[in-house]
Amino acid sequence: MEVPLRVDPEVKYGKEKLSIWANGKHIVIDAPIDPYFYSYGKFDNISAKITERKAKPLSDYDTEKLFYKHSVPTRKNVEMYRSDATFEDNIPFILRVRIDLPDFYTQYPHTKELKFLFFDIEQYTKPDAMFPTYDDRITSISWCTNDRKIDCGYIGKDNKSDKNLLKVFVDKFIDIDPDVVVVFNKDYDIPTLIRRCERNHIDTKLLSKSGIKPYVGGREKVSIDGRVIYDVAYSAMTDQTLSGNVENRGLKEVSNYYGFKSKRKPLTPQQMLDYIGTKTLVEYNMDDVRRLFLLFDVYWENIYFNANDLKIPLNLAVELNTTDLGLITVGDEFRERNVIADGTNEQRYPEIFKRVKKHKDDSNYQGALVGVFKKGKMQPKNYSLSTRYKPVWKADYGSMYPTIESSFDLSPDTTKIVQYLSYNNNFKIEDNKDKFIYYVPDDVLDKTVVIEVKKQDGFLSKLVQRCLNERADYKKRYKKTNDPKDKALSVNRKVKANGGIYGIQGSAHHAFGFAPIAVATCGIGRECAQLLIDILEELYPHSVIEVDTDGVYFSAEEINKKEILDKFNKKLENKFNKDLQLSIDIDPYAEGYFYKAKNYILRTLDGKIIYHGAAMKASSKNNLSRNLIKDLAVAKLDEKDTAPIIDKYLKLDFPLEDFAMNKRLGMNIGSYKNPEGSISSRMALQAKRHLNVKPEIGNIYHYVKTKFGYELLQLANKKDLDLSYYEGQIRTIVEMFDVASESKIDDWL
DNA sequence: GCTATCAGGCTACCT
DNA sequence: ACAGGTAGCCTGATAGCG
Repeated sequence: MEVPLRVDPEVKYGKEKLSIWANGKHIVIDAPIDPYFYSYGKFDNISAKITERKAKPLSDYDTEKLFYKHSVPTRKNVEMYRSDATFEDNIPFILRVRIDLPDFYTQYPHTKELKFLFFDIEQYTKPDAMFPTYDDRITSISWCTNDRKIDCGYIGKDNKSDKNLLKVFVDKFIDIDPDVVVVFNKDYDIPTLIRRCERNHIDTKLLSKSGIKPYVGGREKVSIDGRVIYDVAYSAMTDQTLSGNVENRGLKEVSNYYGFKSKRKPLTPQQMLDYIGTKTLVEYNMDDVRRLFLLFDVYWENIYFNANDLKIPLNLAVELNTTDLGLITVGDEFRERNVIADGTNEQRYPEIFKRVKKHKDDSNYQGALVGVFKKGKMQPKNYSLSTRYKPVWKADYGSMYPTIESSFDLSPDTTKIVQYLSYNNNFKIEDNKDKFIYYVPDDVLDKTVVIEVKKQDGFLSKLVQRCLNERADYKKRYKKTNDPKDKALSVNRKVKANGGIYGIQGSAHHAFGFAPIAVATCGIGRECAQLLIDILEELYPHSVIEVDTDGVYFSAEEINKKEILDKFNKKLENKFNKDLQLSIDIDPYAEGYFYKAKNYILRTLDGKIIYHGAAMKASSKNNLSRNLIKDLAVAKLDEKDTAPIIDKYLKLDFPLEDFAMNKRLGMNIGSYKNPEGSISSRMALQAKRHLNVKPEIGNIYHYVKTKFGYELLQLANKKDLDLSYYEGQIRTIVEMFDVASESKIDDWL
């Protein structure tokens, strides 16, 4: 590896230091730069080293201005002095070092082979409790290291103490002395391991490389000094290829998706209790470790690649988010071009980001074109037939936003908002000698935004272009090799272009956001989507079914792909008067049933039914609803009678568990505006009161509706169920498969 | 006093 | 603190009705 294993900032004697781990050795050095921020004015009243710097401000790229750089001893100081007059004041220090001195971290490479420890634990849960607590014993631990030979320790059925098991595992842990600890859900496994050790008076200091006790913070942030914790669940959570393909982002679902094969079925929670101390539980536990390293193999290459490619320590690469990716990629360009972001989008574009909003969550500017159409319903009685489309095609743009950004030269050095006109729903382009002027109607701003773009390469658009080219190469390679690692690299570049470069532009508070790009990209994107709709409607009248951002579903018995593409290219050039690299793919589906925007089912050519949207597959639904949707979907697509299915479900003769709905606690319990107004907070409070479960963000509560109101599954009796409520649920779902064709057509065509 | 409707709050999902 | 967009379900307030 060309970078260190981990780097953390720390303050010593009032100065910023960097704690660096590489090749098993630890050093603490003075940070190579002091934390700092910029401003246009001098702050004489604070204790800072002030230097002058001439640079191009983001707000007006063509005019160099004088900035004052205020260097202060610690990160805390930057935070203290942060105000509307300070710039680039919210960049994590570790990344500030990376941006300013791009080769700094590569001076401390971890060159030895990385030692891994994979592990997974199973824990006892009290009957009727929702989750195990730190008071519950660990029943089984499986682990392995680089050789992938799985070891397992477990306790007997009647053994109430996990002390010996923990001792054995901690000894193994110390013996393996891993650089990288690999788990699925680090916020569960690691705190549980540590807390259980504490309960058993086993010293956890030795788990860290330095002898510093592992840290389990208030917000369950975990850290083991000298080691990197790689949480595969984080990769699974952010994995775009999974969306629409798995029911949840759990270990089982995701590993199954990536081809995990096992003779054993996963155990139910009840079985996991019944099988304590048996081979069955041990095998299950070991299977989870096999799943773990299968997924590790899917994601690791990309992380390792990122660490070296972006020149960041491994501990940053394992939890790299879009914000940080944007800071690095865009920050590199800013450094090379001598650009300073003189304020955030919110400060520079108050017209967009500080508007008086009707609702708290209103968006800042208009986004994608989204909607459903209904075509040619001349026989309104023929609903079930007329809402079936066979075959169904999806025409979609590849990487639409990044391609727009690159093809239209959208970049801070080329693009600026010159005027806000009163709203006129007519996208217009003026071609002036050395620039294009785009009139972008924005129905959120209720203005037409006039955006000028110079006819020249922009530095950010060129960067996006590089990412797209690399992506195309990896994609081509993947098609040849079918190696998931090539696919991962291709996705890596897509993510970089999408979120890391385009995504941050519309952010109100990101240090390097640049709103004109975001407004222009979305505006042009809407035009592109509409263009595609128009072409399809022209060639195949009344064929368009649904549009979402960059994809259009349409139906036609036979299509002529070449004709579509030719027309597309011609119209595209005509409209934008420019050589563009926008391209479309057209993929077939056997059939589909469309309910509402973003909500539909598709049958692929090989017969698999794919469910889209919250109405079709929300995790909050109960088994009853989920099964009914599946049964009705199959019946609908097969043109079978649905009456027997409906009758069966209306009897409501199912076990209590099948009635349980799920809701996730999304915020801290104190943040709820009205604690009674949300099922999540109500269930969290019930669980706290009756089951002694601490309310934590991310907890999922299973609840049912009884005649007394909403109750946790664990506290409810089947005889108390509010059956009319569930009958209502069933009727709603039945209508979903019948009423779709009655929905009104949007009047766009 | 009852019911229908709406707005606000929140979660889940799509691109 | 990457973005916007659609949809569903809950509660409480309010309008409309008799």
